[in-house]
Amino acid sequence: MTLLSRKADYALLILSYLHQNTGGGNARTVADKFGLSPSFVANILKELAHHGFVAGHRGVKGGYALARPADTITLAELLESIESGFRLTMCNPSLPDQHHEQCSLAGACTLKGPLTVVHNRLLEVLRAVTLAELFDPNGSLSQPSALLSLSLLPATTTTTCRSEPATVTQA
Amino acid sequence: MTLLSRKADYALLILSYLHQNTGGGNARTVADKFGLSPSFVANILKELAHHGFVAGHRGVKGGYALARPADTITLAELLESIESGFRLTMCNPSLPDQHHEQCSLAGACTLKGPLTVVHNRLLEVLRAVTLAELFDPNGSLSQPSALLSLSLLPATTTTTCRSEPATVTQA
DNA sequence: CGAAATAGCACTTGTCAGATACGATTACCA
DNA sequence: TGGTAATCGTATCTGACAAGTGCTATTTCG
Repeated sequence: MTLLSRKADYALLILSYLHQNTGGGNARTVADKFGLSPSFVANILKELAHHGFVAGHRGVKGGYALARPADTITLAELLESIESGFRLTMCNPSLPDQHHEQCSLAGACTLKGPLTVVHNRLLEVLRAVTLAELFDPNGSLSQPSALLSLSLLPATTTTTCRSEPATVTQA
Repeated sequence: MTLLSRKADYALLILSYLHQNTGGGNARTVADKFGLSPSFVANILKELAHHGFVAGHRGVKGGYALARPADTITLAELLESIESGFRLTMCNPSLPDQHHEQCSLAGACTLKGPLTVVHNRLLEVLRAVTLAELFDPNGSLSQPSALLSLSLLPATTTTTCRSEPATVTQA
């Protein structure tokens, strides 16, 4: 289970680029920078523009730039836009009827309330993180030591996200 | 974006049934109860048994029962088993190489650290919820009002990660 | 021995993310 | 005023994986 789709992942990457290069950039520049397909990057930028996160300017010297300061955009907001809403379970709204009916179990599903609470807790975490924090190499999110020491009790998989230069073919 | 797959969703439902009926039950009984396909329920139970959450007993009077008390199982543990691990982004381990290479960006991806912090925060939330709490109709998770009012603060570095037994009981 | 249940595979189906392509539109510049 | 380069909008294809089904082996009880 992956929380961020690759699209959202790349969206973050692209936004961080636009954040650092205040002059902005066009799709091809960004694609080149990250070694991605220009069409793919263009698509993500289009979607970001459609949701008002970046502003696109057409024409020869056109390109994209952040439409809002990064510290006014929360991770929750971005995900709710890029992904189609953040749901915990399927049995919320707008579902094909048969599933809804199965889940509601004649209205006796005792899980909905508690799961909604959990959902809101997760949302809080995402709401508490702005893109500015995420992009700031000296921000509170970049000194995980204190937080990690708190959270690494039974220590599951992830821990570190392989920040090494990646043993891939590269050279 | 849906956090719980339908399988995980039904797994919770089935576990809650086994939690309430301490005598346990067989796949067909559970399927009948929830109006699901017996094969489907059997499959989920098999997987739950494989991960040690329920114990299966074969034979004519066989069936399934919880193998561990519900208050020793956290939502995080269940999800990590049922779903294939809980990741925030794709750029962790075990990826097709080309994606990995793209993500590593010659090792200059500044997002990894901060995203790992966010990931751990989310994990904290899931770790703080036990199945017993989730299944208890009178538990703290069934009175969302107080919790919501608590958690709606900007909460940047406060966090402190609710590692407490969710005793945030509305005072 | 036979019925009933789990255990373990193998398989089909359906959906959606991932990714691409192309025409329309807009803006700059000569 | 026409050409070029860029975004915009949409339509489409594809592959991976979740969702769901079925069958056979094994175990247990009567």
